[in-house]
Amino acid sequence: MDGGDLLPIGEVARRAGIAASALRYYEEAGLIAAVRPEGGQRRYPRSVLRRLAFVRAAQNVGLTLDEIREALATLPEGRTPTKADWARLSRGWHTRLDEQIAALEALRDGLTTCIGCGCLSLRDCALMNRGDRAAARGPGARYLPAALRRAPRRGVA
Amino acid sequence: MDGGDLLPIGEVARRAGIAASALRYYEEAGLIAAVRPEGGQRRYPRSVLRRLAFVRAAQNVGLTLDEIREALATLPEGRTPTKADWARLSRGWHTRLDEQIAALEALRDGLTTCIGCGCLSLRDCALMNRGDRAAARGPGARYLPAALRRAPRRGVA
DNA sequence: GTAGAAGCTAAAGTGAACTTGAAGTCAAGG
DNA sequence: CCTTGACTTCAAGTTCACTTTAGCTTCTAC
Repeated sequence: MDGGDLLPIGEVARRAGIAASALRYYEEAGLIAAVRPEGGQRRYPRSVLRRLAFVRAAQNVGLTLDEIREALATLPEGRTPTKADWARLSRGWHTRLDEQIAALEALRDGLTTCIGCGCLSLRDCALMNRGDRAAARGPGARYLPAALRRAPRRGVA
Repeated sequence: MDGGDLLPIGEVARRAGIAASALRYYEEAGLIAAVRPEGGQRRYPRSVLRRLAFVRAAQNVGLTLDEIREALATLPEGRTPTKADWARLSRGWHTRLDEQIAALEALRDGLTTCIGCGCLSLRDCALMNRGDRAAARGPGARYLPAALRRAPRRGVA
């Protein structure tokens, strides 16, 4: 070997395609951890790359960092996660994606008839009353379509 | 009739299922307009409901308010938009939804093999390298999957 | 042994889509 | 006339997932 496989943050950033600032942010968010040898700079074991891969994939599935953190927390401490561990975590995504796809298909098909008929009526149209966006309380960004955000907690992974 | 069909903001909010504060925000954003008789309070024509229906539907499709505003701007001024006008605006959604669905299906199918094989490797895995999230410049929330955000400008509706 | 690249922290900024709060105005009923 | 509820504006707050900036320190290469 080339003498210890601990990677500096820049290397991880490059390999993972994630900005170093994001990696520090992920650490603060409890998604990843680093060892700090003398000098205080972060060194990551190679396994962080798989962890980051999981994070990235989970984001693509539409999970928030909070949800991802919770999912990662179920990994066994001490030992390096096995293939089976990762598979377990991501098993729920399939279902979630199926739901997302179904929601979009419903939207598309509803659209065809609804727009076709010109109704676009709030009360009657299934398209409008699908994800009741009005009921989403609290401020903040919400541009992820409601149809894709449903059931945020369903045994995450 | 019950004497003039101009609705106060609370009524519109209730009927559309959109908070009054959001309606004021939409006005500021140029999505809707109100008439202001003496007293200065907003009164909306009934047609605003259809306009809001369009806004809501467009949001469900994943458009930003900016894109929606641009789409609405292509409506004819002066006359009330016809069924054909609305249909024209929403024609592009079908394509967009098809694209979104295709992206999610690819994600799901990639997941099946990728998680199945346990690779989850950043470099090799199609799942990871799909929407190059790293390349999305600028700060701000980005939890709408990259695959669903592509091609923001394609002749909106 | 020193230049310069890379890393550090902490705090503030960003963008989208709103909400909330404060302080005042308007409209309808009794 | 007075109360009550709906409405007004304007400014500031909120969430999420980051980035940017400033001012240092550490590591690497020559």
